[in-house]
Amino acid sequence: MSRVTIADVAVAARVSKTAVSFAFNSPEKLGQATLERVLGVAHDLGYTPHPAARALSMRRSGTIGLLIPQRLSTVFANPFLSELIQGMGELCEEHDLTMLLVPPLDGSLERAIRQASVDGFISLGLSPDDQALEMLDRIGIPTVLVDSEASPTLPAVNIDDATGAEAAAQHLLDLGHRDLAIILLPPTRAQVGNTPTASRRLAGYRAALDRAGAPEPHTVTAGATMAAGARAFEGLPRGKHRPTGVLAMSDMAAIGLMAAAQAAGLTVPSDLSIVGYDDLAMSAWTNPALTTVRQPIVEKGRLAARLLIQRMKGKTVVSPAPLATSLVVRGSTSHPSGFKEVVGRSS
Amino acid sequence: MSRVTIADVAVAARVSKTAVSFAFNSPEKLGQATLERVLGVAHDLGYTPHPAARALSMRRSGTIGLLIPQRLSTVFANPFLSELIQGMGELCEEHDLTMLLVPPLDGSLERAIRQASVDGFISLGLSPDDQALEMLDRIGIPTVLVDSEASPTLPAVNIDDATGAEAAAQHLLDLGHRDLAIILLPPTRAQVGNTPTASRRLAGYRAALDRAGAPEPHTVTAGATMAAGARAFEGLPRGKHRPTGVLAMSDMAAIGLMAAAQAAGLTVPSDLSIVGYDDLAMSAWTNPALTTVRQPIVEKGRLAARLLIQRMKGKTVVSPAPLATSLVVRGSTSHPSGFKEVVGRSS
DNA sequence: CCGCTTTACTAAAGCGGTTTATCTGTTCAC
DNA sequence: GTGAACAGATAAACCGCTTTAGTAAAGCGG
Repeated sequence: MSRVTIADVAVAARVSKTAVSFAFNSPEKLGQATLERVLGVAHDLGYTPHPAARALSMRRSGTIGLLIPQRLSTVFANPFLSELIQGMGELCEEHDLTMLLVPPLDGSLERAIRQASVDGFISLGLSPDDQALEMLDRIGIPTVLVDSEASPTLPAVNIDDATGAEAAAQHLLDLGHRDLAIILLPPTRAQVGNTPTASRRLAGYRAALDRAGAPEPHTVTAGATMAAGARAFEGLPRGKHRPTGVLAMSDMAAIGLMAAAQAAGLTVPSDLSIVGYDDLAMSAWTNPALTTVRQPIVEKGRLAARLLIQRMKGKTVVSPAPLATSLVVRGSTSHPSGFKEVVGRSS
Repeated sequence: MSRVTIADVAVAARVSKTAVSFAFNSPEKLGQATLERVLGVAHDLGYTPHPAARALSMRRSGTIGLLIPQRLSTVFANPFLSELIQGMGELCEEHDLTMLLVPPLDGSLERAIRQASVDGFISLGLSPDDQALEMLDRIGIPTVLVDSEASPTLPAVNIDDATGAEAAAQHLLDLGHRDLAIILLPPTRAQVGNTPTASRRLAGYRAALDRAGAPEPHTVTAGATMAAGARAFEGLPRGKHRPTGVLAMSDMAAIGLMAAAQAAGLTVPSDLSIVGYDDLAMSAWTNPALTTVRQPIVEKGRLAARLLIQRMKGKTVVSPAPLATSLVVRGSTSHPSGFKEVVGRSS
């Protein structure tokens, strides 16, 4: 007893396969009586069109792929992805699309791309030199990049990473911090360098530090999870060389680091000020609440999906302007301990 | 210039389509020289097998579907799903599977199920009377239920909802609370009643309350988001009828409610004690940290995926025993204000 | 040098739909 | 009464791949 096919229905309803197909897809092409009979028989038999067969013949699967350069089990530890999906989800609903999560297959994104039966891709945080990018436009499937770099052929949705980072660094400098540490994002895929996002944020931090003539910051690399953030704390210099302020490239690392610092007996923010990046929903709920750079994540997802859908309709789209970022000051930053406010102390 | 097909490669390499197919799928069936030539040509032409065609012919898509009874844009607001996906993701990676998110299409899960080209489904929080369930085993696609009720044909992965809920209620009672409110989970789909999960948790709460002879609790319904939790706070009785303790069926609602309470000038836990349910990662980070019922979400996802994969391999699987839940006491609960500890006050 | 197995490769039949081109009858204008 | 138009239905081609059954040539023991 295998699957009920269109042929079974056709036989049972004493019509051609064509008629059955019409009954579902263009009912107006059938006579009233036939239509009802076919639909009835189909229902009785429990017929349901085979999705892959449909996709093959219609050249459309009704699915968009979310290309994720990391393992599913780790990337979802960061609510960033959830919020992005919320935005994309709104557009998917509007257009009756489902979403396929496409992480690397055996470490290879290219392989994963091949396997995925989708009408378009939204790709996350891919470096411009990633092999996967080349594959994407070689097979000519509509694609929109997010947190990447616009290529000549592929539009990209980005935020103004540098400006936000600069504001974050400036904030700590304004508070009187001099000895800073930067928590870098790791490359998302082994063989490539820093993600474009990480590079741009770093440039922003550095711009502010250089302008202020601040000493060279310490750097530690940590993935966007609380555990990684906690490990990053261990990697900071101890004793008198301990930085008084930390600039993290992700809220999750910032929160994890904050926890580790507190567990080590430090008080945040007086002993250690921390600034995150993203402004996840949860960042307003930590103790103390996290000072961070806000980016409109949900909106970013919406925008990317909107662009992709346009592309899938054949329209050509161009990369929109980077979305604005802004510093949100909360409780995790303050003057360093022992700091004396000096009016007009500049220069 | 349309897509490069297997036929194009065959012609260019002066072999049959079969040979090309073999080159990719059973290289050992080809001679050394031919194999290399075919692979070379395929690469030069940028050939990549059409996934839908492959799926049709092989009767396997390499994808499992996650059936979600809510809109994508709302369900991802709850980190519960993220954690579940982390668990499922581990198994997906192991078995080279991708994951399709399948929310209702135009409000209809059945339609969504039809469209989805997957090898199996994991379905979330479906009521036993949901039409979608019937559709699932009519089309005979391997399925595992999560947070549902085992049907004769479909195995289900559940947690011990009632025991956890009972412990939560008992905890508040032990602290001396009498006037309680329960934040119910809403039905996930319009036409059906409470989710099995909600019913079982409610039963647990009631068991403890009844045993203690506590007065009838207030009830408010709130989705599993912080915003809904905040709204739920507004729905609580004010003044002298205000409950001193709240039992929420989800951490997210609990956290939102806590925020609203604090914003209204109450102190948690002394003015209002709150117990959540789930023990999300973030629940340890709120201020105060949330007392809640822990369930092993990631493990639940892993287990569900493992069972599904077994089913897809043809093995028959039975519903495992419900996973254990346990109360995690943190800072959001305490004696009600004005409570005097009385030794041996029972009876 | 003959039959028999192996090796290397292919033709063709699916997989389960959609769609184009065509084929019947009717109806209708003239 | 006839040709055109049209509604209702269908045969067959097609989508792009896998796989079964089979062929031709080469290898091989006797």
